[in-house]
Amino acid sequence: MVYQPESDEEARFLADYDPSQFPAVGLTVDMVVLTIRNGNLSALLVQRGGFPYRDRWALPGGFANPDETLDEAAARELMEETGVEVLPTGTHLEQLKTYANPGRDPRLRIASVAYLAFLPNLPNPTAGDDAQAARFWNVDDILGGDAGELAFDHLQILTDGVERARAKLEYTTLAASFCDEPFTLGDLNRVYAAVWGTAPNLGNFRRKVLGSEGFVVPLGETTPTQRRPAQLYRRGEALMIYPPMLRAQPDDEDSNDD
Amino acid sequence: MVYQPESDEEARFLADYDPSQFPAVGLTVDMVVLTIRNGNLSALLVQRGGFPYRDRWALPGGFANPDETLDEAAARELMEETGVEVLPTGTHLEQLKTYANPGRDPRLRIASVAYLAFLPNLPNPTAGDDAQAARFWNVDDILGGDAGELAFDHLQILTDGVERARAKLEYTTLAASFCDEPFTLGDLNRVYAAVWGTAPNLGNFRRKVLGSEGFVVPLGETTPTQRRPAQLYRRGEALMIYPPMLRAQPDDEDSNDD
DNA sequence: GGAATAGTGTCTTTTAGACATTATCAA
DNA sequence: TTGATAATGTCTAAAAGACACTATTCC
Repeated sequence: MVYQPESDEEARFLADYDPSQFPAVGLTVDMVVLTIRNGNLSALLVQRGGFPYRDRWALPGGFANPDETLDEAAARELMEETGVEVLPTGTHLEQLKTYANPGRDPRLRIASVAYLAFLPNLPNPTAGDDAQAARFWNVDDILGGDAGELAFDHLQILTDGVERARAKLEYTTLAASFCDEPFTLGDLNRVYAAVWGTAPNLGNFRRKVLGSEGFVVPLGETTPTQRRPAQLYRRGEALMIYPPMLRAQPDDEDSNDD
Repeated sequence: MVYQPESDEEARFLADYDPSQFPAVGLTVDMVVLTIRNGNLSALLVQRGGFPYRDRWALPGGFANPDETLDEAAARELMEETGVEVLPTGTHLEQLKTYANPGRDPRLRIASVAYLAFLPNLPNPTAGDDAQAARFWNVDDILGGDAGELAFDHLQILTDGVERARAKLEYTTLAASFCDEPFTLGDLNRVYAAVWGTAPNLGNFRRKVLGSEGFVVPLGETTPTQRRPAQLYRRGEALMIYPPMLRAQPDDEDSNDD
């Protein structure tokens, strides 16, 4: 999309335009990379190697290059941090929200565009350029303070990302993005259990998933065998679940019956 | 949130930090302001008075001030363009998505954070500083080309905003944000009709709305009278509708029966 | 009375929730 | 045989869809 000036006057205006009249703003991309490890919802954190917030754990991310889109920057960061290519696998990558409060970075004003990625289980990554260390953390452990205070407003971003993930499992087929293919319905059920914190009833869950056209596709094979062999599936074409998979509502705040 | 350096070394690092090492990026806020006019979903557009895209219709918006949050910038823009205060009324304002493709603005790289606002019907606003004119357009007319080609990627932003609005009417009580208080259930039904393009059955709609605790609160009064007087309501405290209000699904793409 | 909108009632179908039951493997 | 997970079936309750019917106003 190259802009064409519509007049000589406009061409002159654009040629003379001085971008430095604006206060400097930095444009970064931060990644909330979620996966399931050992039945727990987990997020990737890196330990910062430089100022500010040196040694703190933070979401992976970095500055967007001048010539790349935000989606490209996010895919590049994901590749750099995890070695995961976005396109071929079942990786889901979506823009989450932008965080730009004044003072959130002491260096200069930063607009951080947060992205949310859903990955199947991965080995812990090796530390990247800027980071001392990188590893997946149990999300509940992060919220419980085991990773210390996260850098910047990354705790808020992580919280928003987790909430988005919880909501999206209701009306989209994204839970399958957390599964390595092929997977069983038990695997898929455990994704819901990990993300929602409560396991859907397996019988009703099977009925719902198999009744949602295009959610999963049976492969006709079964697990190599461990307990009773399970049917194997791959992700289907459908993106949405309709009607949605309902999540039990939190009980009413005031139950006046004690 | 003022950052406290943890060492003299870090304090020196921050003091010496040169923001100009980064390519200039502009941070703007663009508003998708939706309302219902004459039963049609409508959006506010302004006609640009300066380069680039002079004379084209565009979403209202502008640069974020260095000392304000994005939410504040969005509220300020809304106030400047429509005179609407965000807090007191039922105005709903939420971040939509950020658009920052290289080249989307010929002056410099712009990260535009789009916001979505739902308003009750308003008089057409008076033109603001930068804009030659400002008015509400029927969204379908904009998509049909009546407003010409919108400036920048604003057609994409508008489309994304409308889709977000459609989705949110399903599981939130935001439809009531389009209504002046007090309103009737017929008014509320017409909001759904305008946004979804198809009117929910009024009988079932009443059952659903009145059965969703906290969606609307009856006032015990009725319309001054036109046809049969209607019960008046105000917005309730509830934010979500559970289970959601279901929207008829688009029919299957291939019906092999011709 | 007729047009128009408000409001109620009812029957059917779909879906969810709860849970019992059977199946198939390994140890 | 037992433990574990997979898979199916069944009954009930809740909700949606469709639509008929009555009510109240203005003309």
